[in-house]
Amino acid sequence: MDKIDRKIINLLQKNARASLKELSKECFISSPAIAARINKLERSGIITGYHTSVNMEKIDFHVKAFIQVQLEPRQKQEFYPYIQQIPNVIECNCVTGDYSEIMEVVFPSTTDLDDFINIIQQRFGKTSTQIVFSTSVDHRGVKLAAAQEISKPSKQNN
Amino acid sequence: MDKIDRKIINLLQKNARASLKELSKECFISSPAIAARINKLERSGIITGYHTSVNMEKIDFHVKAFIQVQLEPRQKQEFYPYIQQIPNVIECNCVTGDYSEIMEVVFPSTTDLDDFINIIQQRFGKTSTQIVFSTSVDHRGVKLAAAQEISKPSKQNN
DNA sequence: GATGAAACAGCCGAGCT
DNA sequence: AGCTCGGCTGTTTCATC
Repeated sequence: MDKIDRKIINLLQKNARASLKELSKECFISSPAIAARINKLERSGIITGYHTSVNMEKIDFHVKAFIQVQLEPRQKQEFYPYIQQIPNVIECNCVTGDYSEIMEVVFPSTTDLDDFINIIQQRFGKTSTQIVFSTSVDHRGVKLAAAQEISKPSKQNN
Repeated sequence: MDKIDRKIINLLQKNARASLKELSKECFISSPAIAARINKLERSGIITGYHTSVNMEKIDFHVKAFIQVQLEPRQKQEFYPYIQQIPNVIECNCVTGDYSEIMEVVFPSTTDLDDFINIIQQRFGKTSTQIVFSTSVDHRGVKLAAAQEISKPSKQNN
């Protein structure tokens, strides 16, 4: 993982459809060299995939929310397979604190969200829901190589 | 937005580097037709970008957490520009509930996370932090076209 | 939306540093 | 070992229907 690898990751995070040629121009090495490096990054599991982001509003998912769930430890084996196959759950994390799971979900309407919450409550346990008004930052997969490049991050203050 | 557009989005969400030819084979239309559709989807703002996802562990970001912040309404104009330029903040949402902001952050270590929380507390207000143990679902940008395809989602039960 | 031709990018092997 | 260069192959783009 040298400077060029980080540069490649950075560029691919900004535009995953960038051609090898564009990348080679930015990195000042030939395209076969870029291809070899990308291959290595994929094989070593550093690059895990290339995704397209979509404007949820425009495809009629108007409601985003965080749902936290109180789960008995033994319920996990039922909860995870269930939750993984609901496409509306875009992220689910096991966390510290009163609620053991925190999920990020997207639904066409608050009614759909409410239906889902009811199912979760009936099947698994207490929930706490926060509806999203607006998203000010969404850097998923973006900029993290940058974070590493600017020395080690953390306390840079504006 | 017809069935083919959704299919294209689905395929690009799974692999944003798929070639026009691959897409054309899957969708049973010619590659110029695919190119035109992708262009339209980009121009209409449905497709907002192509990103590469990276294994955070492997680039030494070992700690993921959710930080909630209590913010006075007037502090937002200071908070947003500040938060947007911290690369460790991968998502920040304004939400309903006791805490007005919920952020998802990644740091190399708990020490770095702690430093960051201290800055936030000093500059903005009360926080509540949940550290992530494990992530069972991470469908960011993935599968949502699917969610729409399977009729309207919500109460499909396993 | 399809087709075919031209431009372009990616791939593989040879030789270089 | 990793890089560059050249030629070949496959892909994208554009004009036309």
